[in-house]
Amino acid sequence: MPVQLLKIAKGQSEIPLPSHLQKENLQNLQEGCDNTNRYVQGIVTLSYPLTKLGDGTAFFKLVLQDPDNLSAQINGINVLIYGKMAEDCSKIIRHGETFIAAGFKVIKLPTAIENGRHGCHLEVSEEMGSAIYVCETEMVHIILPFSSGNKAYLFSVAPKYVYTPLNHLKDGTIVNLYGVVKFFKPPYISKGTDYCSVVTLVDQSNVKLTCNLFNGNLDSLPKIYKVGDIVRFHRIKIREYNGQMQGITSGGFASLTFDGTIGAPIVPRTSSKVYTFMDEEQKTIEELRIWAASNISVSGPAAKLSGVQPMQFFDLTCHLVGKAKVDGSSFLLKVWDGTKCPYLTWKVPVEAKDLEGDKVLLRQLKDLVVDILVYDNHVQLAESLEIGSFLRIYSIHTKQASADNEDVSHIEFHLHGGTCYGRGIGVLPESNPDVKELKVFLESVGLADSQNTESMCSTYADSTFYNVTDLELHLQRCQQLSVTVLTDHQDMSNTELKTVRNSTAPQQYRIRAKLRTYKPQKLHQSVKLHCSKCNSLQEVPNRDDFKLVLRGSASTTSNPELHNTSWYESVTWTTQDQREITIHFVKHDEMLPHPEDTLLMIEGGTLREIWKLSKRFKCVIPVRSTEDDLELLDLSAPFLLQGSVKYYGCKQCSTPKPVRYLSSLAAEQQPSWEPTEIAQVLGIELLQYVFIMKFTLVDETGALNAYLFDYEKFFQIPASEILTNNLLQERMQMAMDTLCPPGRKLGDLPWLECLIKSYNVRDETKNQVYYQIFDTTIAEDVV
DNA sequence: TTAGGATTCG
Repeated sequence: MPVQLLKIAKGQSEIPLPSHLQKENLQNLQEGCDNTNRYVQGIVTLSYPLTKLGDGTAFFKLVLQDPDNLSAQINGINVLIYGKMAEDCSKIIRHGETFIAAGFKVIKLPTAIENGRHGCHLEVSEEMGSAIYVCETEMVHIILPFSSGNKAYLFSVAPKYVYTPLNHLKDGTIVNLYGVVKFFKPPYISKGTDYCSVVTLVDQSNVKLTCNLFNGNLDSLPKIYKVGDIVRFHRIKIREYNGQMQGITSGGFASLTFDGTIGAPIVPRTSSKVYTFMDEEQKTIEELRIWAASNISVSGPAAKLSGVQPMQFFDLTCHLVGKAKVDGSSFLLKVWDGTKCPYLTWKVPVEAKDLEGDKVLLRQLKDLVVDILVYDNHVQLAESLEIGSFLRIYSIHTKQASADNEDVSHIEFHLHGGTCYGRGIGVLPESNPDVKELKVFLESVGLADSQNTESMCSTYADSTFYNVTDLELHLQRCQQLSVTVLTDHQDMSNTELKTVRNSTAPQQYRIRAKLRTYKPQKLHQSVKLHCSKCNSLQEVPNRDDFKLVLRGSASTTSNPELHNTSWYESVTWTTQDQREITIHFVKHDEMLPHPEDTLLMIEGGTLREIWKLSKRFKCVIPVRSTEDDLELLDLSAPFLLQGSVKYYGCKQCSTPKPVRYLSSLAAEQQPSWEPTEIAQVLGIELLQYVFIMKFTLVDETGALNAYLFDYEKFFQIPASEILTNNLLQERMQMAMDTLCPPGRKLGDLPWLECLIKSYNVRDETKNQVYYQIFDTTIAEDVV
């Protein structure tokens, strides 16, 4: 038997192998040697799902780590297993187990060593006479890198942890548990001797548990960065408080925190050097992620400085550029997030000698950094922050005010005292995805940041190319809209409106006119759905129409025979109100892609559930079961949701096909899940969102009505997104207010440059000429 | 011990 499972008893050190086999060190492997009677041994630290190669051969890949060479630079080697061996191995291999391969082939990799991986990989198959031995261990302890930088892996037998669901907690017990973070206060200095963090968890039982966590060491508290993170607590004490269960740290408390995003790497955040982590736990996290995706709202009050409004509370991810002592009860943080706040921001006066941070940088970013005044209990923590670090400041309050000597009001940023609503400051590591994104942004505006203050000082002090004006201009270009009006035909000369009206159609003109008025005044009424096949226009269905269709299909139960096919994976559960929901996740290469790339089909969901899923996943298609396939719902409902956009099909021109036709797209190398492509394979004639408006244009010679028929080009706002996006609605309103400022006299209205074309519309009795705006876009510095 | 979620003095 080519794959053998060996059990190692406690204390047994030798692995019983055939005596002719000689051990080869993982570090000494070389291409071209005869390895028929040699074996390598290592610990499985990673394995990939079993797949099939193009010719149908089964293929299984894992990463082996050498436990004996703890300080080795080269750590992992890939082992590629083919054929039946691949199938057998995939069934029994678990992370942390000892893996032995005899009779392997060494292949040198074409590229240099990366990620600390080995310069070779191993190939193993029955055909080449290989043998595999797998030694089962019950539990793995992983020891994280020590301060010396060496990695150590220690294996021993340990008791299995039991995790208690949140609805089974009992007063006076000490338990282990998993949960999704529903609310948290980042660690702050308590009134006692410790740091404190308050964390509210929830799990699939829908029961909440608020935990009060204390530790004198900041690092020992969970590293939670946002709602939706997943935590694992060990040895937390449960008590009853005010009739509810409450968690509190007890001796030996330990925690792991994971990103709650489906598909994100499962890398625990912890300060503890030793922790246990098994495959089953990976599964627990994946399940919690999927559950949380439709049950937890993570849309926090995050904002960029460019998007802040007066009188709001928001979370800011930012770079600490300077800090200063103000007085005993307040402290100043000067931060930047790469964008410019559109309001005049306040500057807190401080003594120059009290201001810490790179002076050159502070001067360069003078009009971009914002002053955040933190109070009371936050002062001590703020004082300890390192310049150059990345922060998330939770629940900053923006206040509009004006000083006595100022004509215009400014905006102030306060982090008030107390910890209500999770108010506080957290330091983010460089590995945090939001920090990575921020760094990319800072770099894009010419600020390669550095954690190292000294190198930052020298970089900026020596820099000559880079000054305030350059940066401001760059930011203006980045953040403001451009200034053009015509997108084509700039060589045409202007025609007066009187001449346009007196000419025969069809023709094209360039005009210079003022917008006296427009319809509809309620801008959302300008959005319609257009079928380019039958040229019909219709109103956008409302949510009640959708609800009705969903309710109609709720009576259809999911057909289990249609679950878990070759191209999708299905999950079913029952909701608290006894509804059954089934989600079919479309796979790619046998795996579930990241949620932002995942198309899913849902049976039995409510409007709210579908809406939540569409925020998280690339595409959501509501379906119902028939006897032999999944099918789309009635076309009064959207057949596809992407983000906040609902896509509809034309009832007249569509011939819906069964959902299995989607599998052709799923099989593509990189499915793009474009609505047009999805519509095409499903036999749907896609309706397009379009703005339809009537502009009354005037110049010195006369007036005319011109229609705007615009998908996206004129406002630079997709018509498809306007109905669900308040910011875009505001932007459109601002644009219209600039084109046609309310309450302004005709003489004070701005000029518009437009291209219009005339066309004839005939009915039985008369011929009428209409005008349509084309190849024109809004001047972008208007918003 | 501390906090026990539930904004805003400055």
